Amino acid sequence: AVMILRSRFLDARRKRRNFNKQATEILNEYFYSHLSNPYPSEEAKEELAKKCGITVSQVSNWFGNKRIRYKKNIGKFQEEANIYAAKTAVTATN
Amino acid sequence: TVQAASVASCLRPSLPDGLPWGAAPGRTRKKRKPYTKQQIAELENEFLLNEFINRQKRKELSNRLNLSDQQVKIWFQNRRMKKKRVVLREQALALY
DNA sequence: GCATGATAAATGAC
DNA sequence: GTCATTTATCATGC
Repeated sequence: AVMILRSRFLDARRKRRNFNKQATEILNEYFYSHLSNPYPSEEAKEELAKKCGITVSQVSNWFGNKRIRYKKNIGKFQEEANIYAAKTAVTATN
Repeated sequence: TVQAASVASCLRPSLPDGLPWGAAPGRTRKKRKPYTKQQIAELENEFLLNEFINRQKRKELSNRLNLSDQQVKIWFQNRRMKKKRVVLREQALALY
């Protein structure tokens, strides 16, 4: 009984919170600007984690989910891809 | 101009060329199949006794739970990784 | 009702 | 063996 409660406490799915908008912006910018190889190195993960205010594991989870869900339905992310592609294009010209 | 071309390429996100970074896995991947609570219960019980299982006990367990011995082997590997995650999380939580 | 983050099976690099 | 992944599933947010 105690073990069950303990395991449920340690299961982070039961206290999941969405990331704030700024963190999602940063992650998406990196993803779509590295669409040909969206696999950040350990150092890049640490930097992203610091800038987003989340853990490295959460960064890995986000990219894992993003890669599979993007690949599985590219059309659904078309609009999103256009937005961040234009955003990176603007920053490149500035 | 070169810059305009660069911008234009950036504005073209959905490419037919852009990605085989998730391409052919060669062989077909086995679909993930969640284990039953009873299977997990027995596996957890054995994990408490020893985190590294013998071939002998692995044969017994796999036969009794209707799992392949490789599935049992993989389960123990993943279980050790899970324990490491939990320990690191508890440490991080204990700091505050 | 799906979107999203985390976890559970399964694979492969090393 | 570890460990970063892929994939399906789970639990939650809204």
